[in-house]
Amino acid sequence: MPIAQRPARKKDIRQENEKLILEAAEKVFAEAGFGGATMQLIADVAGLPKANLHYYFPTKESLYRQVVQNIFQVWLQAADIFDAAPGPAEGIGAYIDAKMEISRRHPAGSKVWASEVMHRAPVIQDYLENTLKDWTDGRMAVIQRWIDAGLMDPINPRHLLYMLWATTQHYADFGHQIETLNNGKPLSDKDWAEAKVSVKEIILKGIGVVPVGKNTG
Amino acid sequence: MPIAQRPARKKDIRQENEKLILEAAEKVFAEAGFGGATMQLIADVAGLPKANLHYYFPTKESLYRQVVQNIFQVWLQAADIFDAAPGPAEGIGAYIDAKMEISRRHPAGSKVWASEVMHRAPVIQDYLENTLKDWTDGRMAVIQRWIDAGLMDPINPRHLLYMLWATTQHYADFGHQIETLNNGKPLSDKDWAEAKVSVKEIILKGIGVVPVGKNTG
DNA sequence: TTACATCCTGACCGTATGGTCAAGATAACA
DNA sequence: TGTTATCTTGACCATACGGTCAGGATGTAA
Repeated sequence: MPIAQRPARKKDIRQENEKLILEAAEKVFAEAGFGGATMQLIADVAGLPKANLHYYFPTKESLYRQVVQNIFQVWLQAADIFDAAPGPAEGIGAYIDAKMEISRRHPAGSKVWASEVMHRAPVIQDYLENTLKDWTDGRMAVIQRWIDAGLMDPINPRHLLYMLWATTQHYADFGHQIETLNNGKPLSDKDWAEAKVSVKEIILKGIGVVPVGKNTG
Repeated sequence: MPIAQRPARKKDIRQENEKLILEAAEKVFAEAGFGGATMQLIADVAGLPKANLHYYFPTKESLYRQVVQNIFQVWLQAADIFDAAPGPAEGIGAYIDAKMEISRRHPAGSKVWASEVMHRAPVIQDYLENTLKDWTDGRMAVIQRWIDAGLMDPINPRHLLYMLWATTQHYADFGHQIETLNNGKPLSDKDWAEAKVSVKEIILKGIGVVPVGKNTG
């Protein structure tokens, strides 16, 4: 016998169903890729009939587009940390922490993004050319300022950014490989802490920055 | 009018067609993913009728499996450099160079590998569990020996390896993003050289190694 | 030249997929 | 309560895909 419920409001229904669908879609797109994912499987994961998906999202591509856009938003949020910092030790250290946390909490999103870019960004090319380009240029300028102020080594800011992205996202995108090499077990809290520390230590030392709290001598 | 040719030998025919198909498949799988790739498109790229593909490779999955295995071989070759080196400056430096070169010359292969791992390695899980696990353990031991000998900082060897993989493969897997941020142009010889130097400088300094030819003071 | 093995390929098949639709159920609102 | 807007869904459709096959073409070896 079904549990008695008071009727949901239409607004709530829409909001909740869209959320259900988007979460299911992110998971399925991440595990199967755009081509391998099926609307039927997404529907099953969301617990809704397939026709209902098409009521909220007219096409598979429109659903996919929404998933990728949401990921991009999360991704950009981690960027704020960069600007609020007085120097590279805090800024880059906190950025690494934030991106590692995203890799841990939203691995599916990271995989969808990676897959999209690997396939030559068919649906978010404009994001790359505008939003991401602007963000990158801005951050490169910040890093260059730090270099000019003598706060870090004169490395190439662009390739430092690539290294930050690559290293942090690797823990999401290649999570299965990492898990396999960890004897098939997911990384523990301790493993994640160790990963964060390792990445920060190597990169910060590599660019001539002494972690916050230590002395430059 | 077709050019007159002397008839090819059967052995050569098989060898050449398999090569044609495998090259086309690597390209198509990289750009569309396993699910998005079609035998018809692979056939078109290879310049052969679709039925001919099924003559040499009975199923799409068997073709895909062969592609992934070939990539894994190339990937493992770069490993030899590690062992031949007397210390981290030469070993890790040369390994970065080799992997960056692979990213430049075989970007499609790297993408197929990344895609396979992201999808939980449905066809090469045994490679991860055995070949890759053994290789990783062996290399971690080498790094630990270098640490014990005081040739580099006592960092976590596992996470150093992940950083090496992530950073170098990023230039292949996210090549489209990098190209977009490079104003839509592919990286030049100079750009690649700059990338290599940047990666080596930051990582080697980050682990307390002075590049070959410089003095430790 | 003959017999055989290998290679080639257009035509075909069953299935799975993205998407549609019409009819009904449910909430909103007058 | 009656009317309208929104939501739900089983059944259906056209297409595209992986894969098959029969029969012909081509190289091999005696």
